[in-house]
Amino acid sequence: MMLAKCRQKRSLPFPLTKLTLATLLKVCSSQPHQLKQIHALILTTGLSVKNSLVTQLLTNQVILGDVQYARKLFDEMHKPRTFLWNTLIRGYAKNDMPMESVSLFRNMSSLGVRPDGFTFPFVVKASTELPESRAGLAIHAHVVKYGLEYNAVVRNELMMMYVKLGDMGLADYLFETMIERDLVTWNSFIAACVQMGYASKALALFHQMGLARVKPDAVTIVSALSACSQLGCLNIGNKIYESAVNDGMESNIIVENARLDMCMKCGSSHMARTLFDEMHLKNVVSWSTMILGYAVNGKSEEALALFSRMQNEGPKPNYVTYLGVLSACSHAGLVSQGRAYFNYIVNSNDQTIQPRREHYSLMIDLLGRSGHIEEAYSFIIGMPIEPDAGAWGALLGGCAIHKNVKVGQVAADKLFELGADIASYHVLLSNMYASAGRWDYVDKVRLKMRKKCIKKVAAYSSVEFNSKVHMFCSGDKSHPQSSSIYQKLEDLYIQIRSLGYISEVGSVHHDVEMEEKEAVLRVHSEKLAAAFGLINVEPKTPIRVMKNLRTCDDCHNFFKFVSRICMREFIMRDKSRFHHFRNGICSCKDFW
DNA sequence: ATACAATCCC
Repeated sequence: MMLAKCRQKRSLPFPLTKLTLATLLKVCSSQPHQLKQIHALILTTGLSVKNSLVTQLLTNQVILGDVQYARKLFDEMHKPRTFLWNTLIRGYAKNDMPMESVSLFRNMSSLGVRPDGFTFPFVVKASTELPESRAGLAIHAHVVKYGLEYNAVVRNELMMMYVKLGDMGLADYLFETMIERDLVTWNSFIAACVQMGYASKALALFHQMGLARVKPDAVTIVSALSACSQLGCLNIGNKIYESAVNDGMESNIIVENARLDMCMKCGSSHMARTLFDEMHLKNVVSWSTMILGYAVNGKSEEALALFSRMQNEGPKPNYVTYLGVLSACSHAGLVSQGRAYFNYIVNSNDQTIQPRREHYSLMIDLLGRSGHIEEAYSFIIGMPIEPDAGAWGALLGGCAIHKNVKVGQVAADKLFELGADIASYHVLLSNMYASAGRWDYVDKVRLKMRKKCIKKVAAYSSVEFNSKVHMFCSGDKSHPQSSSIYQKLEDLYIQIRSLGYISEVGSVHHDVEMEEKEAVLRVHSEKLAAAFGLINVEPKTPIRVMKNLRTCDDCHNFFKFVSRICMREFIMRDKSRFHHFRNGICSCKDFW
């Protein structure tokens, strides 16, 4: 409409003024194709367009996401000022082009244009997304050079950068030496720690924040709950939530979703469901959280039932929802259902649910785990996207369970070709050979790991008690209650042996003597954690054990027996799923 | 004259 008027005006003897054009630009800022027409119009007027006008145009394009067009305008400009550099740097950063963002900053710097406090937040953030993540260190030097190290926002962004680089020392230093710490600073630090998996650090900061009398808001609570999800500490999480509500925090759907997730990741799907049913407002994240949560808790029927309810009365499922659906099928061995769901999303015209790498990996996991190794192999070969380490790793996992050395070796070769020298793959491979009795190959893998300095991730388990998370590693003797823990373990062994428990020495993948194997198994971290739980956790309440790696057959069996003789429910979370032990039976039905 | 940092499911 406006544009039509303008064209009309041009045919009359009234000249288009800069003011007209500027107004026009503001009005049309949400219509990209019209903006381009206006730009063409400007060119036909022959008006010497001032930077301010182009600035407006460029800013609009950046907001609309057409960075290429903005770049074109930018390149045509004569000596753009800092603001414009910033705008384009921001444009690249916001459009997931960190490389371009950083290199534009380098251009700017080499041309002698002085960056300001608005330049660095974008550049620093973009630098953390580069493959060469330490590029940010040089940018930090520039920050110092331009005297902006005490600029609150810039410093905040640098602090987060160091958390992402794993340099907590420097992150702490930047935090401690800030002139003032506001709520956003605390929230940024806590959130960055949670994102990088430093959950204990995040909770420590949350506590420290309370001591500093900074009142948390909903954002803080979401991060804190997220930390509790990681640690598996349900009681701490509930306390945090309740005290925030008592302190007048306005709850919102993100907080509620974080709470659902926390319940699920602590093994309390029932509590999650109660909260879910009470929520007035639910979005796709709420539903996906529930479906995925049910899946990892081994409640596939509930997951699929909720999914079908979602299709009838909930929001439109997205690709994450389907990860939950496939995961539910995978954990329950529902092969044909999994295939059907997968075919549905592949054949769907809906771009938003098209399968991604993770969906393919889940399908390979489903097929491999259920023993359809050949099908899993053809599936991976027929993938339209290049299979990544996740896909080959899933195949190797299936082969390790079903002792398929032939396909497993192919998967392992691919993994190493991809440069995926992750310890867990080597361990999987070595375990595969061990279970097939090929000790010669086990030794080869071991040797390779030693040569390449690949260290196994140390196993640990934790139990929450008395508002603390108690950690145990294998053979741990550092806990103050250590002697009673080992005594308890001794008692348990005597009791469960009388019921027929026998150490599954096959779980020890070293070629050593029997007694030695038993000794190794006896002090696995989850057993220590279980004994600790039995000593301390209030009687009749379930004992939650969280483990960072997968549990072994022997520990799985141990928990079954102990749940029976102690009349206690044990909830164990391992790296990929939950095991709910009750009266000698595990919810996973030994399928995992 | 114009602008910058923090939150949920993967």
